[in-house]
Amino acid sequence: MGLGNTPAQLFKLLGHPARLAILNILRDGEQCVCHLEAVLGYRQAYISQHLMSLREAGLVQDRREGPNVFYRVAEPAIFRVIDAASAAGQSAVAPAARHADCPCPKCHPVAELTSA
Amino acid sequence: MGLGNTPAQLFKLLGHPARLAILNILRDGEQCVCHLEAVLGYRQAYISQHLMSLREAGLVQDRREGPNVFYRVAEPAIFRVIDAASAAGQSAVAPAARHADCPCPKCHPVAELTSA
DNA sequence: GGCCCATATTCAAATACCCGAATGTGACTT
DNA sequence: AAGTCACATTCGGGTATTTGAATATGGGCC
Repeated sequence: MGLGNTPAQLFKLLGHPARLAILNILRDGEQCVCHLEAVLGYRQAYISQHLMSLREAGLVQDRREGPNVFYRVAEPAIFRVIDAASAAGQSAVAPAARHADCPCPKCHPVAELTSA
Repeated sequence: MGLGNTPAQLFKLLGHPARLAILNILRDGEQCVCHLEAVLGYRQAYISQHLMSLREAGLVQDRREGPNVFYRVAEPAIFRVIDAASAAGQSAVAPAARHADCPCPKCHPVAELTSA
């Protein structure tokens, strides 16, 4: 159960660049919403909307930790689908700039330690 | 070149049950439109519409043979994408009843030869 | 040429999706 | 309890997709 419900529904979810980009960021493990916001450069509400559809389809799960909410993929097998699409076709999935200025505890574990 | 253009565009094409069903029929090799019509039970124009979008995306290619037009998938790698989706999720792709009463030369190579 | 077959294309109306704006909620601090 | 931070949800208008109906095209046959 989960993962869309039918293959066509799963593909429809994957058929949107923003959702695809979100999933590819979650490839490295769970991330909070503010991280997605910083990396992707989209508005917070916009990201939450796509996270909602991914969550309702069972593709991702959320976990609250203090003020932050962390998202992770529910079934890593979807990455095989995404990778198969990249391999079958052209380029790949947009990488997007790494964590720009995300203030979440995961990106800033203690604080700034760079002296010079 | 081909296969949508970006992964999201490819997924959007796959995100429709009729198109997915068409591709799965073409898994066994090229088939004429009347065959798709007989197997899927959709109207002819409806199938042609979806074939048009698949063709414009470069997912399938057509070949004319007399009065019939045969379609085949341009890049079999898309089946790895579809299979990955089926494996990642639930059931599989709808099989649909086998060639019901398709009159094309491929389904009726010579005529009826069953004596008894 | 005229006709029929198999298939393609166009058109339009209904529907679904996208996405910005506004607002709601829940947790933490003071 | 009020304020704030991080995030969620609702609403609404614009736009794209879907799909039925009608029509066009192209090949083969008489």
